This record gives sequence, structure tokens and C-alpha cells, in this order.
Amino acid sequence: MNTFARSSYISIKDIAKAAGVSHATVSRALQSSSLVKPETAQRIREIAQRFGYRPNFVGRSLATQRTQTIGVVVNAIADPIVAEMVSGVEAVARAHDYSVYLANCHADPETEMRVVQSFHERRVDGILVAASRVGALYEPIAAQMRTPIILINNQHPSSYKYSVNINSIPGSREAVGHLVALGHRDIAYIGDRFGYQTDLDRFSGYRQALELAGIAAREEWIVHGDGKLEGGTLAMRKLLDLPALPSAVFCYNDMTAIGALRVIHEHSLRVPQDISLAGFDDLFLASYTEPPLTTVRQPKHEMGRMATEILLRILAGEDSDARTEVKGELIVRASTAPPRA
Amino acid sequence: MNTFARSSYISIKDIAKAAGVSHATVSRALQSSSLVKPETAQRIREIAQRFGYRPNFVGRSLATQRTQTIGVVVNAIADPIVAEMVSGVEAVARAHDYSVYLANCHADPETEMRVVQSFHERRVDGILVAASRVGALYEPIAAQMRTPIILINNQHPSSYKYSVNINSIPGSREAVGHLVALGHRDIAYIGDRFGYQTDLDRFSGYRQALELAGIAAREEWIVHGDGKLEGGTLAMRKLLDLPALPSAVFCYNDMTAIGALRVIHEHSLRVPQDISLAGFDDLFLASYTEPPLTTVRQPKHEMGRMATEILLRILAGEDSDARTEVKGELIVRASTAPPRA
DNA sequence: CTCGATCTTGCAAACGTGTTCATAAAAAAT
DNA sequence: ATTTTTTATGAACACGTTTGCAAGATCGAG
Repeated sequence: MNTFARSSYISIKDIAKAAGVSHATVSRALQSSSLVKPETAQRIREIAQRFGYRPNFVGRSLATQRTQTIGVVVNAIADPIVAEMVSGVEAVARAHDYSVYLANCHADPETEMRVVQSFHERRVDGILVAASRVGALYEPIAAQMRTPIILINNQHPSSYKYSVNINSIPGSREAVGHLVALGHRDIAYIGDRFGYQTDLDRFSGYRQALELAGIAAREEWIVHGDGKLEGGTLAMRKLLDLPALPSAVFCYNDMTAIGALRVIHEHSLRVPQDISLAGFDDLFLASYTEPPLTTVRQPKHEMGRMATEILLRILAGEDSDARTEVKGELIVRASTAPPRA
Repeated sequence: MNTFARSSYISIKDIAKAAGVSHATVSRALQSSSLVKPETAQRIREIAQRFGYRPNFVGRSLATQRTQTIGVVVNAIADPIVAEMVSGVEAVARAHDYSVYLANCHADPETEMRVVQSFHERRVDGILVAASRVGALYEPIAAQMRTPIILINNQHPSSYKYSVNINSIPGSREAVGHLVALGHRDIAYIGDRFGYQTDLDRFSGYRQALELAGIAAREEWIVHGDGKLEGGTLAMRKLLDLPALPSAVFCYNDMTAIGALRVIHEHSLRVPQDISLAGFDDLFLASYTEPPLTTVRQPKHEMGRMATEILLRILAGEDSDARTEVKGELIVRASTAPPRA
């Protein structure tokens, strides 16, 4: 046995006894209710201070039916995009005296729902799910649990009542449009076969930009990675093995682009002289690759903040639908240039 | 008002009424206590199932004085090392049915302690602090709170009872030794002026390796960044402005090294032909820089896991001191080579 | 001095669960 | 058939807080 065995903490009753009042009065005094005489309140607060009293949130939660806690479920904590989002969530949560539970679901829908259930059992006030694979299927569940669920970048092909999504279409259209404007006509796309809705959208933007320029898409220039660096390398290898090389490559995300960049260098080709390269997300890293990467900035931190603010608003009793959409901003760096003549 | 207004959930009492037993029996049935007749238990479980009953952890926590929750406080959620550690923590926590609170303290000791307090008020069963600026000062606090605190990479110059630290000295000594073995004698160090204990240790290892080789350290080749990429660039510029250039640079961490790498390239120098470069941490990125970075691997995920396991052991009643130390492993990649003749 | 109005306070119930203790019922032993 | 033992159950309290209600205290006006 060690020294951390639970034994009685000092509670509101202890200081009630010490102050010679009822514990109800102590409770009121500590929340500076106007129902208690100022001097008594002061005296009680001093005693509480002296005793080192700290309120017990568990008891309070049981009484108030509120835990001041929100649960966040993500696919992979260590993913830089996710980490940024969570950082945004945590910032506004703490600013409003909420704590945040963090849990991983490894992109598995069943685990995702199990985690949501576990959050519910802990009676979180609200739940945030990033890159949900469950999407609008939550609507009945949230209603039954009486717990609001907000989705960030819903990956299920459904429109959910409360969500913050990045609309990838204009961003990728703009990125590919930028390549077209530079004079490229042979533009490849490296997608993410696990990217679900997001991959579809980015591919959509790619196609729209080509159509707008009257360029026919070429089947063999559409390949897929896994959204991670490795996948980018494999996909880029496939492209470089082709008889006809594209002069530019638009990638599902920065990680994919970084993988592609590496393979391009391995083949002694130069970016952007031989091949232009663009990504999506604007990871911290993107500005530090060789050359710095042209990409579409996804406001990760911001999106975490927005989702949390929506949640807090719902918890405050407002009931506006909140299908918020953000757009990416094209950031032109050194990895894109006109094609060789 | 929206649909998420709190109103009564179904509780153990509801299904007690439905089953025609007391709520005590239901409680027992649901934790499969041997005190209740198997058939009754079965019947109760079925009714609970049908009612969609989910236990309320708040009530349970109040009764058991346990929340099955651990709090994690970190300096910056989005820091890749931190994210990896948290990922390790979450994995073992969830495997043992613990939930984890995550909070940021932005490397500010006061915020750090405030967060610890807030975790205590929520009656977490234990607390993990990564890169604490408070260190052993927690000993009395943890005792008073009756809540175990485990430190990961304690940054306070004090030895704390429960901690998992990386001992940077052998790792950096090995890294610099590797440079020496390659034939380098002019080796610079780029430190982290906010690195506290860790910076001291890595510098120590550097000096020991030099001493071992009978090389005198040169004041002007010891510069400091901020542990981040930007700091690395500034520090490297300072080195490159010197009349006498080092032939190798050992960096406080990979981020610093990546910054340095960038500046070296800007000056049209090559790594490793002109300058060898080594880092510390083995970030995911380190193997994807140009050239891949020689570095010392810090087992981030592992350290998160270990700390959590220690915590769980303490919570199970064991009371062994646990000053665990891990070592880094030198990973030789392409950024180090013999100096030019 | 009395009466109503206004403060201040305590009592008790509530929140949802776990747990101890006593007792009833059933089973086993005599 | 009676006593002892075992098993199953419920009543009651505990956990720490909030809160509606009522009672008591205080005060000012008449």
C-alpha cells in the first residue's frame, strides 16, 4: 500500500462544522451567492482557505447534472493536423472552464462509437469528433443521449446538423488552377484511398480546374497513396514509371507531397524545374521542405476553436443549425513554376 | 432552448422498478456480483439492455471515490514529441478503461500548477506531467492532494520520486562520439536556451565526448537556438559567419537540426560533404529530410506508455519508487560522413 | 410595540451509484 | 422435524454538492 490510498478529503461539511454553520450555507458562500450575509461569507471563505478546501467536481456534477467536460475523439493523436485541431479545442475549452477528454479511435467506426458511448457514460456535456466515419448516423444517437455532438471534417457522405468542415473543392480547384495558369497542361493527382469524402472533394476540385481550362483528365495520371508520406512515395514512383510524365502533380495533402518530393529527388529530377508540386493542408513543415511547398492552407487550429464555440453555444441553449464551412487559402511557394518549354 | 436540455436519464432505479427488485440488486447484477442469483441477474441485465441503460460514471465515481481518469498536462499539444507521448499514454489508459484529460500549460509553471489543481478538483486518479517546470516541488502537493503525480522528462533540476526521463547524456555522447570516430575534430553544438535540464544534459554528453577524444571545446562553436526550427536557422547562421567553420554540428534536437540544414543549403554547402549534421529525438521527419538525418532516437510513445503503467501500478497499491530512465539510441543516417581532407 | 417586509440561515431532498448490515428464504445437516 | 448453514434480497446510509422551501432573525414603518 502506498500513500495515495483514498481516504476522506476535507469536504464542505468539515468547514461547515468549523464555521458553525450548515453545509448549505458554505456551499452558497463559496459560490458568492447573494443569499448569504457578506460577513459570514467572508468568514467561511477564510476558513475554507485555511483548511485548503477544494471543491469536489464529482459531487457538484452529480448535483448540477453538468460535468464541464467535453470529449474529443480523433483518428490519431500524433497526426499533426489533428494535434493542431485539438490544440484549438483545448484553448477555448479551458478559457470557458471546460476540461477535455481525448481519445483515439484509429479511424475505426466501431471504436469511434464505443468511445462516444464511453464519453456519454461519463456524462460529458458535449462531444467533438474529428474526421468521423459515422457522420449523420449520430443524429438519433445524440438525441437519445441528450448530448450534442459536433463533427469536424465529417468523413461520412452525409450532411450533419452540427459540423465544421473544410470545403476542399474551391481550394484544390484554385491550386490546380494556379498550375494551369503557370502553363501546365499535364497535371497528375495523387489521392488518398483512405480519404473518403475529403479525397472525393479534392479530386473534384482538380477535375473542375481541368475542365475549366478545357483539359481532358488522363486516367493514368490519377493515382492514390494513403495520405501519409509512404503512400506519396509509392504513388509518385508509379507516376515516374509511366511513359509520359506529367509536368505537375497535385497531391491530396502535404504528407503525400513530401513523399512525392522525395521520390522526385531520388530520380534526379528537380522541383519545380522538371516537375511542379502542390499539396494541401499547409503543415508546419510545408514551408521548410526543399523547395518550400505550394499548398492550400487548412485552418486547423481555427477549426478546432470554431467547433468548440459552436458546442458551447449549444450548451448555452441556442439552437441554430451550424453547418459551418471554411475554405482553404492557396499559399504559393517555390515548388511550383512554369513548365519547361 | 434546444433539444439537449438536461432532463432525467434512466437510472438504476428505473430498471429496479421495472424488474421488481431493489436498486441494490440491480447494482449488484450489473457488476456481476456473486451475491445475486444468476437468473435474476440475467433478467435484470436483459431489462437494462432493453431500456438502453448506461451506467452513470459520475454517480459511480462519487460512490467509489475513483474516477477512472488520469490527467495529462503538456507544454504544447501540437509539438510532435508531445503528441507521440500522449498517444502512448492514451493507448494504455484506454486499455485499462481509464479516460484521459488533456491540458496545455504553454511551458508556464504557474499555469502548470493551476491545471494540476483543476485536475485535482475533478478528482482524477492520477496526473502525468510532461516536461514539468515544477519537478520535485510536487512532492508535498501530491501528498496533500493524495493524488500520484508522474513526471515525464522533468525539466526542473530536481529528482522526483516518480518519473520517466530520458538520460540524454549517453545518447549525445554517443552521437558526438560517432562524429569523432568519423574523423571530425571541429564539432559545434547548437543548444536550446529554453531547454533547461535537457539542454544541460545534451551539452554534457557533447563535452564528455570531446574530452574523451582529447579535443578542447571552442567557445564560439557553442551557440543556442530555441529548440524550434527558426532557432536552428538563426544559430546556424551565426556559426556560418564565423571565420573558422566547424566540420560537424551536433544539434539539441531534430527541429534545430532541420533549421540548420536549411541554412547550410542556403549557403550552397552540402551535407554531409561539407558539414556533417546530427540531431536528437528522431522525429518522424528526420528520416525524410534531404539527406536523412543522423539522430538519437527518443522513445516517445514508449515513455508515455511507461509513465502510465507506473501510474496504474501505484493506483493498484504498489509503492516502489520509480525513477525510470530510458536511453536514446543512435540512428546513423546520411547526414554524417568523414570530413573533407 | 406590532406587523409586515426583507435578509439570512438551516433542513431536507435530490443527483446515481456502491456497500454494509440485517433478515428472509432456501438448502443442508442433524 | 428441527436446527444450522448458505444464499438472496432489501433497507439504509454513504459519497459531496446544489437548491427549493420554510423558519427564524432583523429591520423599518406605523
